[in-house]
Amino acid sequence: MTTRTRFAPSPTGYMHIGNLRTALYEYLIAKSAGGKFLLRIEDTDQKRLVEGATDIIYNTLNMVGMHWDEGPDIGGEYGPYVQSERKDIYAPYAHKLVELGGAHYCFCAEREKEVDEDGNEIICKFDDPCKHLSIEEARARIAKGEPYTIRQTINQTGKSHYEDKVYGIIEIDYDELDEGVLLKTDGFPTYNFANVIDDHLMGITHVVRGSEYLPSTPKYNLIYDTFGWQRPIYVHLPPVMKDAQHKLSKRNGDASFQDLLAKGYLPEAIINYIALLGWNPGTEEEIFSLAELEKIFSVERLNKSPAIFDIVKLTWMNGVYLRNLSEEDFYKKALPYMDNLPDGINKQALARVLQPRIETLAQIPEQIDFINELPDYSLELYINKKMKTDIDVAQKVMPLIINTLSEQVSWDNDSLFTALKTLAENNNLKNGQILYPARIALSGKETTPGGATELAVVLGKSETLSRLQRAVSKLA
RNA sequence: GGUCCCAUCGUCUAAUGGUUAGGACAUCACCCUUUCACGGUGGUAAUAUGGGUUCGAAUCCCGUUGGGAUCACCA
Repeated sequence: MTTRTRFAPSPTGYMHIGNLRTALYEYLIAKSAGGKFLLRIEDTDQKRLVEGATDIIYNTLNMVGMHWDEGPDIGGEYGPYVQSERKDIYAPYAHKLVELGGAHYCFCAEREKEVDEDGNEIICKFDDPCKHLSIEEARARIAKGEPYTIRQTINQTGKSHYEDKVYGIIEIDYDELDEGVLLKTDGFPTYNFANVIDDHLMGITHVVRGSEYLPSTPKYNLIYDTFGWQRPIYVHLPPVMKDAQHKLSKRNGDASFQDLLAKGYLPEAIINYIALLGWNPGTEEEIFSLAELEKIFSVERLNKSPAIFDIVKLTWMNGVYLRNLSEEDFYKKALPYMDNLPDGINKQALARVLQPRIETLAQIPEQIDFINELPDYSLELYINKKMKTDIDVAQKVMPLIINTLSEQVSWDNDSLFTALKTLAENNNLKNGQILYPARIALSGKETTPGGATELAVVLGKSETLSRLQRAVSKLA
C-alpha cells in the first residue's frame, strides 16, 4: 500500500513553526516511502476563518519546496480538499454511525450542561440522558424541528490500546473518554469527526499530528472500528517549545515562518533547522537540503520529548547557508538590503566582504551604514595599542596614503594592499600603522566589514580620496 | 484535580546493558589576521532524584520530584 499523508491546517492565521514542522514530517514520511503528500483545508469552524490564511499556507509550502500531490487548487482523486465544500458528506456518515450504535442524537443545549427537574447537573459528555432515547423517539423529535447534535456513544469499559509510532503502546481507560459532539447543530461536523471521515475517504495511511491528541485517539479508533474501517498508523509529534514552560504559539508573536523570512532567514535554512528539532539522522551531519531529507528520513528516529526552538542555532545555520551560496547568488539576495547607496559604490565588492560576516540578510544595513554618510567620529578611534597607532601616527601617515592611492591605476584589493604594504615598508612602519588609520578614515567606525583596502574598493577611488582628505583636515 | 505523556551539557541531540558519556550551537582561551568576521586548535559543561534487577544501568522496573498535554457544538 502506498503511503499517504496529509497536512490539514485550519486557515486561522499565519503559519507558525510548529505547524510547519508537522507539515515537514508529514511530507517526509510520504516522500521517503515514495508516497503521496496531500493538502486539506479544515475550515469547519466558520467563526474562526481568517481572510488570506489559505494563501499563506500555499505560499509557505511552495516557498520551501514541499509540493503537494493532491489539494484544493490542483484537485485529485479524492476531492474536494476543503472541508466546507465537503459539508454534505459528513452528515450521512454521522447518521449511519447512530444506526451502528457508535453515536446518538442529543437534544441538550449548548455548553453540554443542563439542570434537570431536581436541580441536578446533567453532563452530556459523560452521562447524556439523550443517550437512552430510542432511535424512533429521537427521530420524531428531529422531525418536529427540534435542534440536535450527534454525539459519540462510548459504551465500552476497561482499557483501550493502540500503538503510536513515536510513543509506543498507549493505554487509556474507556471511562476517561467523553462523548463528544460529532455533528454540530449547524450541520457542520466537528474536527473529531470530519478528520476521521476525511482521513478514511482520502486513504490516509499515516495520521501525523501533535501529541496533544494522544489521549483522545481512542475515540477516533472507536469510530474507525464501528464503521469497520482500518485504523491508520499514528505518528504523534512532541510540541515545539518557546522555552521550558511554554509551547510555541501563534499568539505572543512567537516565531512564524513569515517573521523569520522578514528577518532575513532563508527558507532552506529554516527547513533544515526544524527538521532537526525532534529528529536526527543518526550521523553527525546536520546540513541537509529537503531533497536529502527525503532520502534519509525515518520515523524511527523521531524524538518524543519536546524541543525548545533555539533561534541562536537557527541563526548560525542560516549563516552556513549564506556562506555556502555562490558569489552571484549571495549578491542577488543581498541586493534588496543594499538599496539607497550612492553612485560609485561597488556593490559586488561589498557583497563579497559581507558574505562571511553576516548570519541573516537583515544584518546588512547595520553593517554598511557608514557608506552613505561618514559618521562624525571621535579622533580617539585612531588610537590602537595593538596596531601601534595613535593620532600622531595618523596625522603623519594620512598624506602618504593619499599620495600612494591617488597614483593607483588598478583599483582592486590586491593592488591596493600591495601598494600600501610597500608604503609601510619604505617608511619603516608596521602594516597596521598605515592600514588601521586608513580604515578609520574611510569608515569612522571601530569595526567594519573588511579592512582598509577592501573598503576602498567598495567606496571607489574618488570617494576614498575624499574621505582621506577629510581625515587630514580633521586631524589637523 | 483525574488521566495521558516526557526527563543526557545552558540549547538541539548521539550512545537501543559494557564508551575516558560522542557531536553541533552558545560560551571561554589561543592561532590566523589590515579592525571585525570567516577558518583552525583546545577548554568549561550533562545522564533530575531515591530504590531495586544485573557481574555490570544513561539504558530495564518501581517510587519521588519537575515539566508538558488533555478534560469545547476550537481545530
